[in-house]
Amino acid sequence: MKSDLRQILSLIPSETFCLAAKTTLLSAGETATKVYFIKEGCVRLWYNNDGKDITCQFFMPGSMVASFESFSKENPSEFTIETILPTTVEVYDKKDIEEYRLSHPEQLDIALNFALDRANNYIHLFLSRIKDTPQQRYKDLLEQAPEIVASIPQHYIASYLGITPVSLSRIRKRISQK
Amino acid sequence: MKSDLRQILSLIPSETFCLAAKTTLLSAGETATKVYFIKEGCVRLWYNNDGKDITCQFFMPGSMVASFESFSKENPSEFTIETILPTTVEVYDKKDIEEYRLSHPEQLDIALNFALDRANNYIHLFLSRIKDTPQQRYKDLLEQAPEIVASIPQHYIASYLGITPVSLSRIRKRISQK
DNA sequence: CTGAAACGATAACATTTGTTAAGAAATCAC
DNA sequence: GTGATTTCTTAACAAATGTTATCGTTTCAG
Repeated sequence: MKSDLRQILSLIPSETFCLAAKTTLLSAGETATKVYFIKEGCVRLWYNNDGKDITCQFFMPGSMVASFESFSKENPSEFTIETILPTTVEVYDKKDIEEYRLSHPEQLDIALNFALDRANNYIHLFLSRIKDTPQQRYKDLLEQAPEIVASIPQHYIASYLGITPVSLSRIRKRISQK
Repeated sequence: MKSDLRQILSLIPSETFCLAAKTTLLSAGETATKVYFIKEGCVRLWYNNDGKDITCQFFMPGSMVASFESFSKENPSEFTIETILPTTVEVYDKKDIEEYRLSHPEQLDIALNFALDRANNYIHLFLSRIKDTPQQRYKDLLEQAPEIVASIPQHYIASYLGITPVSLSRIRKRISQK
């Protein structure tokens, strides 16, 4: 289904940009009108919790990122999206996506599937917080996405795991001592 | 939108059941084919984490519950749904819902909206875990849903908050001492 | 009604995490 | 290249939680 969407996107006009690290793609409070496909680099989606910056998700090459809830419901986004590394993205504009959708009404269910995938995605983010200790989650991240651990400053990873950088450093030490 | 859905449900056949406490509506591993509207009582959705039972959500009268992801995608459910208190539900069957949907294709976007709401729901479940301490989450629950705190055994609430019953008992003591 | 099970509070101790601070190393901006 | 910033580690102490166990109390099934 991800490839379905990718295939559809290929029929929609887009622009490609090369962005520096720490470039903001969408600020919290703005309403999303764009969807990004990551060709290279790394992007994170984060939440401002009373000044503390909490990374909710990392996006690596091959995936799409947007504040989909803001995009779909035309609400101000609760999240900020920014690059971590120098990143190349394809940018799709909402009006082009809408135009495509209107001319292909039979594919509304693709949007539905996509929304269901998003819901599923968040269920699993949520469950991973519930199920596992920070140490286990770090191990999982190491297994599932070593490239993230390798290429990204640790404080982003710590906030993703829900702990402080100090605690992450301790976990790393504990693991390396085995 | 919740009422939209409720209005639509009124056009779909349903059966009403009165169920004892601890009745299972859907077991993890089964594929959901039913949606429940709660008229009275209380239902929880829980996840089996290596034998440990983690309550993800409580559902009170007026809300609908199902393993929507399982229902939509026809996957085995990851969650179990069961009553906590004696509960009265209206049961809607998937084939009746599908029949309605097929005869009212203009309402596919209601399903889409519903899926988006679900995604939003889980985003906020997720965020509440990230943002707040268990103590703060307990206070929030007390404010937002005192009827849950009042009527449900504490170990369910503790697992919902992500802590042990012992720790919840300590939090309660700490709060009451102020 | 009665024995068994579930529930809730509490204690003691271990473990983990948060906080603050200091210092070394790597990276960045100019 | 050089000074400033960022990044990472480590230490010390405080605070919170987990674990295990005990002990009343309540609830439930028969």
